[in-house]
Amino acid sequence: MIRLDYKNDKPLHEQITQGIKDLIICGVLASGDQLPSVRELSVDLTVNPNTVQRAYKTLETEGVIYSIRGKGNFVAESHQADNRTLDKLYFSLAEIVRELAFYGESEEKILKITSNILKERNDDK
Amino acid sequence: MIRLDYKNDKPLHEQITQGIKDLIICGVLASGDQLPSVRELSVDLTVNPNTVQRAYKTLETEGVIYSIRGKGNFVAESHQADNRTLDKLYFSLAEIVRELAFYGESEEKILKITSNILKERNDDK
Amino acid sequence: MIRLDYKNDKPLHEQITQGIKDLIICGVLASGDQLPSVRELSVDLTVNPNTVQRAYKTLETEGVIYSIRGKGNFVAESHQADNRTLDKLYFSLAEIVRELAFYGESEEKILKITSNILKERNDDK
Amino acid sequence: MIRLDYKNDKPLHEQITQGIKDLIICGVLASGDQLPSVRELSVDLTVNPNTVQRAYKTLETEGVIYSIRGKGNFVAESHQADNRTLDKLYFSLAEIVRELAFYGESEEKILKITSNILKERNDDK
DNA sequence: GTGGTCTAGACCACG
DNA sequence: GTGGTCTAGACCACA
Repeated sequence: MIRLDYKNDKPLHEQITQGIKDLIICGVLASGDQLPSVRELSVDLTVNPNTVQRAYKTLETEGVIYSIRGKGNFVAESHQADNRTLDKLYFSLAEIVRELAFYGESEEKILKITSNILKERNDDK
Repeated sequence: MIRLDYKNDKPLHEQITQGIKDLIICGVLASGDQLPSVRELSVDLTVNPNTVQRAYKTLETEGVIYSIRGKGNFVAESHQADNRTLDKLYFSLAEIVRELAFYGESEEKILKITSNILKERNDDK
Repeated sequence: MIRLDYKNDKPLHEQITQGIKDLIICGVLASGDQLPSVRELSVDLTVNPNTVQRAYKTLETEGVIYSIRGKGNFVAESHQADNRTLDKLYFSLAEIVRELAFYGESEEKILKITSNILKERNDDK
Repeated sequence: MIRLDYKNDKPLHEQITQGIKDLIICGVLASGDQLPSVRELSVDLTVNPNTVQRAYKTLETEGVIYSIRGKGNFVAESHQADNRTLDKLYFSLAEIVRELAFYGESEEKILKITSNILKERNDDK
């Protein structure tokens, strides 16, 4: 389900982190579901177990999943971001929006596309 | 004019690249204007000349500026992004917006903040 | 009586160990009382018997309970910690309190919360 | 300055994380100060660089330090904990206090020692 | 079987 | 020289 792009400059563990989040967003993984084991996923993605481990650890500290020793990793019930995480996200948003504006994209278009992104999410539900 | 945030995890050369773009957006730098020399700017920003050099090179390959040997660097006439660049930007936008939605941020809030980001840009002009 | 939190990063056997201690503190289990058998408790908690066994063994080596072959496990007369154990606990206490102070928590607040923790214990009695 | 206890069940990277925090608390490391480099410290502690790296990363995500690629790691200005971190600390506090109470330590004594720990901190200032 | 820690050593990006 | 990523492989604790 998760596609890794080795050409991408984004670190593999971040791609995995994002991939898991996407799966949760899409509803493929629901609250309480067990994630594939570290070793299993590492084989699937032909990646070192440490890399998957790190991605899982990040998700755990973010409160997205929780892990039980000897059992596995599971999707958490609620996903509440602390303020720091949200701040970072909004900062990134600002950067990208400014960049788009730089290339002449109109406010109208940007807002509409943003709105569409959110609507697609609702359609999935 | 360009503020560098050393604590930021973003590389300095990227911050400079973005800073130049911002100056162009704000109108401080117009088409045909000459940019400060690499040495000059490196002194201004108390940064290694290599770092400024790299930023200029990036801007040149992006078509934002052009350089004339022995003369200096100048702002290009138009800065139109090719479709690939725009696609990437919109893809990044989608990622971040979905992540925000994932953490429960409302469509209203996201759209309003996006709008504000664009408005701030206009205020600078 | 014992609530296990599977999401907790603490091993189940430690949670059980702590749970038994709590029951003794609350007075539910008094000196000389017989503990539920390993099998019984493992069924109650829907946990592997090995896990309960390990908890009991820990409690026995700590002197909190004693076991009689063929009879069962019983609460010991007194549970006095040796100095080492107390030292360790107070050391851990110091670590956490300093960390709280590091993050700007006031002495007032820390003391009040500590006091409350102890009061809750009394309420249980 | 940092002492690692290999016999301790606490992971090395946590001991390092705690050690750095202690140095900041004691005032050995002040805001803005540069930390020893990953490689340097790893040699000092005769530990793998990855282990130090991990400790530094943890401190960074906690907002205690910030790192600049190619420059080094530096102590952050303010150390504000997010709620999740504080919650964990207070939870740990409760566990230890209850354990102390279990071994018959009086509320008076516990509160007094807690108070002393905080007072020692002030004396250092 | 599961997650978690650690080492050794390589490679890249940054300044 | 700095931090950051990744691999390969080992070992331990837990259930």
